[in-house]
This record gives sequence, C-alpha cells and structure tokens, in this order.
Amino acid sequence: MGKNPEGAKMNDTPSGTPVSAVKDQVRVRMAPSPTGYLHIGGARTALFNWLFAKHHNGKFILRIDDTDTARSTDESMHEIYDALRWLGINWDEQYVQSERRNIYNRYVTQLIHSDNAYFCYCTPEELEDIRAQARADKQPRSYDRRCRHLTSEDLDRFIVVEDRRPTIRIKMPDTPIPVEDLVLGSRNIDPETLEDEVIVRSNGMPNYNLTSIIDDAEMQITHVIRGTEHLNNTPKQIAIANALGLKVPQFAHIPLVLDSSGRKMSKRHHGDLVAVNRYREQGYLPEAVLNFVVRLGWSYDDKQEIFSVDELIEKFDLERVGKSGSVFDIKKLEWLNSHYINQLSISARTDAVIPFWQAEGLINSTERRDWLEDIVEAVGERLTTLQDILPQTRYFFTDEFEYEPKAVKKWWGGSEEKREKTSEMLTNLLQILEEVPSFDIETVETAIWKYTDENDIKRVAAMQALRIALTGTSFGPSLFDIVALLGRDEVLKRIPKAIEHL
RNA sequence: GCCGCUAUCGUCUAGGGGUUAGGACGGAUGGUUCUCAGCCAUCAAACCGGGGUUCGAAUCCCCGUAGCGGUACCA
Repeated sequence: MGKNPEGAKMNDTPSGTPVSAVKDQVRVRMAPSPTGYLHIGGARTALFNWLFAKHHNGKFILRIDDTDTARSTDESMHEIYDALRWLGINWDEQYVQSERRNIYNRYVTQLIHSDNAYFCYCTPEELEDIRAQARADKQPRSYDRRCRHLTSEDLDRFIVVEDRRPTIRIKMPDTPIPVEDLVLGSRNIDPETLEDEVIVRSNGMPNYNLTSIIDDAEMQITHVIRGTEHLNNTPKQIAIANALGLKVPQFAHIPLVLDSSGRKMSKRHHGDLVAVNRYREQGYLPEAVLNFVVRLGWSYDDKQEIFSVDELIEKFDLERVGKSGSVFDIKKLEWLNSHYINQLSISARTDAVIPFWQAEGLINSTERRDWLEDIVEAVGERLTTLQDILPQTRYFFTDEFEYEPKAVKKWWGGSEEKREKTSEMLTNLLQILEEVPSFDIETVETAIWKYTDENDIKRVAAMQALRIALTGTSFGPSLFDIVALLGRDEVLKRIPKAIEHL
C-alpha cells in the first residue's frame, strides 16, 4: 500500500475539473501566506513566476495560503495585493485557501479510505519526546509512525477516556521518490528520510503540504516556481499527489535571497528591511526594484544590467537561473533606482516627487507647477531615491533651516577672524546682489565672478559661503540656479539673516 | 543530530578542457566643476581545498571543507 495507489491512474481530479481544458497552457502561481507584508524574496518569487507566465503566454495565479488561521490576517492579505499591484505584477486568477476547505476534506477522505493516511493521537508533548529520542538515536526521521498501528485499546483510551483530538498523517511510501527540478536537476529521495507529515491539524484545518499540492493540481498549475526553502517539502508533496492520483507539476526551486552575512532574508531577522512597502515609501521606483530583484539569481548575458519589464518578459528563462543564493546589495538597488529616476522626464519626475513634498508639509496644491518643475530640473541627477528630494530642496520652501555645522565650520570658518571675513564677504555679496539690474542667472553669475576675481577671492569660498547662507547646506544644485529659483526677495532676506547668525 | 542544497573579484554575475577569466555595483586615483551628484579616464579585486582523469583542469570525476536551507498540529 502507499507506493502505487489505484487513484494514481485517474486523469481528472475528484471535483471533476477536466485537465484537458487548458492543456499546454503554462499556469503558475504565487502562494503567499498572509502573515505579514510582502517581502523582497516574495516579490522575486512573484516576479519569476509572473515573467515565466508572461513569457509563455500563460496565466499567473495568486493563491492566498492562509490555512494557518492563527497567524493569517486580512490586513496583510491586502498589503500583499497592494505591493504586487505597485510592482505591476497583475494576476489572472485569485484563490483563497480558507474558502476551499470542502475540497481538501474530500481529498482527505479519499486518503483515509485508500489507507494512505491515518489518525494520529499523539499530543504535542509526546511528539516532542519522540523527537528528542529520535535525535538522540540519530534517526533520519523524527516521528516513529506509532499511530500507524493502534490497537482498539489504544483508541479507546485516546478517544473515549482522554477525549483526544487527532491529527491526520500521510503514510509515506517505502519506495524512493524521484524529484525533478528545472533549476537544480533530478535526484531520488530515500523514503527512509520522509516524515509521515501531519496533513490535517487537530482543529480540522488542513496543512500546507496537503493544500499546496492539491491546489496545484486543482488549479492545473504546470510549474511551481518557489524558493529553495521548500525543496524538502517537494518529495512529501509528490508522495501526497501520488497517493491521490493527482498530476504533479514541474518544480523549479530558486535560490534564496541572502543578507550581507549570507543568511536567508526573513521578516523575523530583518524586520521591515525586507518589506517591499518600505522601499516604496523611501522612494524607490517599482521598475528599479523589479530590475534589481530579477538579477538576484537570474542573468541574461555578460553585457546587460538594465532590463525593461517588456525585455524581461521576452528574455526571462528558467534555464538561466543560478543555483546558489544571492546577497541583497542595497548599493546596487540604489544605483538602479537613480538610473530609473534619471530616466524619468522632468514632468514625470516632478509628479513622482510631489507626494514626498506634500507628506513633509512643504507644499500644498497651490504651488506653481512650472516652478516645481524648475526645481526638479535644477536638482538634476542628484536623486538616489525620491525621498532625497527633501534634503535637496527643503530650503526652497522654507527659510527655517539649520545651518549645517560641518559646512559652517568649513566654509564660514572656525575662528572669530575667519567669520569676520566671511561676514564681510557676504555683506559685499549682498550689496552686489542688491544692485544687480536683473536677477537672471547670467547677470548674477557675471556680477559675482567680477567680485571674486577683482578681490582675489576664491570662487569656491564665496560660493560655498553664499550657498550655506541661502540653503544651510554645502551641497546641491548650481548656486546660480538656486538664486534664480529662490528669487530676489528671498535671497536678499536670507543673506542678512546669515550675517546675523555669524 | 538527521536530511538536503550550494561553492568565480567585497557584492550580482558571464564564461567554461588551452582565455591577459569578461561585465556591472561598490571601492580607490586623476580630470571636469561654485559644492554635491553626475560624467570621462585609470587602477586594485575572484575560479574553497585535496586528490584523480587529461598533453593540459577554474571547467569533468571523487573526497573533504565551509556556508546555507529544512527538520512544527508555519508556509
């Protein structure tokens, strides 16, 4: 029993869905559990699946694996939808496992009837002891399958006397299970190492290994693309499918996304550092995140790093997915992000940046659009993230800023007499700017250069001193752009204020 | 403990029986410039170890080692 159940000959699932209806069409799925936000590894899994589907003109299915009722929440379900939508990963069909319990129940009944599953009355405490013992004995399995052979006295005691609520376990076969993997290759799994997995909890809720493979069959999934953390589940799921006579999808296990010390990125250890939403909030563009994440484990050739979504769809291929884990390198993400930001037209970039100004309370809807665009243009290629717009431009909207201490020390001077000199210079510059006939870039530039050159002052010194006076910082767009954008009144107001501060 | 997977610059990777082992990010240096960013130029930086097979191994095989993943009534 167990190794080749009669059911294995069936072509159709018990629910009667004809497999032939979508024969040959690629169908893949992403099956997140809604126990938190979508994390970066999940986004990559989703992307690989989605690209694979798009490449083959297939369907991408979103399946919420929420059989862990204790941990699943509606909120995180919606967060996952949100994150996927933001990334532009759309799905063709959607299922929620907790709504499909009848389906799983039918299969469980089938497994019991065909003697491929059995009730297990062990308590968690007993299981822990069994596990400890197995470990001490260096056993390959941690459950000894004792409930496979229960006497009627045992059952009497468990059910009648002690009123135990049983779990249901699958009977693993005693023949090797061949596992084929599109990324990792083929191998045979020794049945001695296979656990009689719990497939239904004592509260009646089915478990992942059962629901996953049932749904893959029910939904006619052709390829299961998922992280290698699921590699050890694969033979178990295949065994369940075989016992049920279900068609087994092809598997492709993709390597893990690792942190800088080589460990798997996880919510548990990395907090919101791995949350897709965090990157959204910080001003990363979805194209950048997609482009970054796809190159974690996948490559096209030795020439191309930048891929548009259309190109990815065209070029993505499981054969070019590597086998080893990839470290998440934020620097590379930043590089890609600035690339994609710079790619945006000034108008689009302004649109992208406006929410960040608004969130900071720097602008409201009455702000002049062309002025904002001029600011964005002046900032130029200085944005790594959209959020960088704040330190780069805050001073355009308010004169309530700190004079950056380090900059002050360097350019205004650390000593009394140096400050005096700076004060004098700013006073002169103020006078020049007051007298300048017009406030356009060229006029101002000519006037200031004339002043520095005639007085043998280094251009850098004058400009940086002035920059701090106007912006509080030592970095940023061309100062002449800033002067023009700030306007005469504001400039002539800020310089005296700075002199005062000196 | 047990089971499994993996191994090319710091990182992402290309390549693969004979190559100066290629690219990108990051780093360093120089140039441009009012600063920063950018841009341009240059540089440093790798085939885990040991055995085989072979005329020849980073590449194929074996063995180690290391790292990682799993080992739940999570997914």
